[in-house]
Amino acid sequence: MGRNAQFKNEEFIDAALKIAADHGPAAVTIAAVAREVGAPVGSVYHRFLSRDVLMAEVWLRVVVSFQEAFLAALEKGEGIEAALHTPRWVRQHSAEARILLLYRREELVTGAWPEELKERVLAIKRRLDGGIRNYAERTFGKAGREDINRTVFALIDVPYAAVVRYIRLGKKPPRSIDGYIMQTYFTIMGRKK
Amino acid sequence: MGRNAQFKNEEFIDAALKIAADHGPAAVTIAAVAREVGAPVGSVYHRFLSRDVLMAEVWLRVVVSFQEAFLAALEKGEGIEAALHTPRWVRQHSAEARILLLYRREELVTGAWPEELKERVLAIKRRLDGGIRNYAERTFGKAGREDINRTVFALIDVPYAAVVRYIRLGKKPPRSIDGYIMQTYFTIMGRKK
DNA sequence: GTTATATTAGAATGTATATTCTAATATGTC
DNA sequence: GACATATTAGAATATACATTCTAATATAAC
Repeated sequence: MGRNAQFKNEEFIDAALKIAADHGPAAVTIAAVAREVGAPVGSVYHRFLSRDVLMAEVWLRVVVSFQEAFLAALEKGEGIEAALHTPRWVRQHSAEARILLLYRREELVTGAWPEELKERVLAIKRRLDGGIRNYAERTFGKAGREDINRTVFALIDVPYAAVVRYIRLGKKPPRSIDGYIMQTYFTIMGRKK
Repeated sequence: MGRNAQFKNEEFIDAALKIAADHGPAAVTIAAVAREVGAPVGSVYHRFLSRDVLMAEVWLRVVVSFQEAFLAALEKGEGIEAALHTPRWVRQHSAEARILLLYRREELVTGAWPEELKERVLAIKRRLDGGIRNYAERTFGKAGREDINRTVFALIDVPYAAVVRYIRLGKKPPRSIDGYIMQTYFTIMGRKK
């Protein structure tokens, strides 16, 4: 009952994502989002409790998009594939990559994390932590603090480092960095498998 | 002639730096800086043309502080020392490190870079680029695009990646990362020297 | 066709801050 | 001591947004 919606929630998230990727999170004003969609300001608030909630949805979408394949590789025990997932995903998802790797959560969601979304964020974090810990155990046997640090470094930090410079320039990371990531992976994690 | 100053320009830069490191660049309002120093708002504008100019000074101070020893090591041909400078500097300069590694220039200086400071920024950038290129030439002979990429990766990107996770947590980077940085350096740059 | 209501529309409001302005206050120079 | 002016003081102004509000509109249910 009631009038049919003219826009979909997704459209607003898309618009916010696009604006954030193109001009930075500060450019994501409610008015700008509404303009991009062609909707009135009120329609944004009809769907999202606040700007923070909207931006949180943007963040969640991006993180999930990245983690999906990363964790899948990890769960199959394919560490190299997981490490190389970063440059590959970045090449395929420029806008999302800019958001995930160029900004911090607090730049998108400026206030406290919206209560309704806290659980989803926590679940995502737990899944990533678990995936990493499992992989470290499989690789090193036990998995003490230092084994986990080493795994995070090789699987996340180094691929990020290799890629972020190009994202800043708005360019696709060149193929050569895949080699650096692999070399570093073997150096840090050892050769086995 | 005229009344003696009650505050020094440096005090305002110090205050802005401290606030940015503790609470993020958005917390650096002119009122907050004035409060921190114990000066009136007008005194800030008496010294700095705008918030952007003040923040630019903060940025310049931090960058110079970091680059000094980094370039010195590089010019002496000590690549490992240069690579390890990042974790060492971070341990000694927590506040500066938070600003340099946690935020981007555009988060500090939100508008166009103040005209009067453009030249200083450019000079700094040139000096860093030159130092890197020189070192790549010394190490690889020629120094094509790819040699420079490789050098940047080993000397800057990887040390940054190793360190930034701890900065986010407000912790000092543990000693173990120095080992990762060195291992990666050798893997990427080769063993010689 | 009437009614209830989901949704569109966009104007009005409130707030936070950068910046500007006007007025006091010291201090070096004469 | 009087003057010129660098500096302090802080109130007033302007702007940019997030958020709220009031009013129209279309459609499903009856």
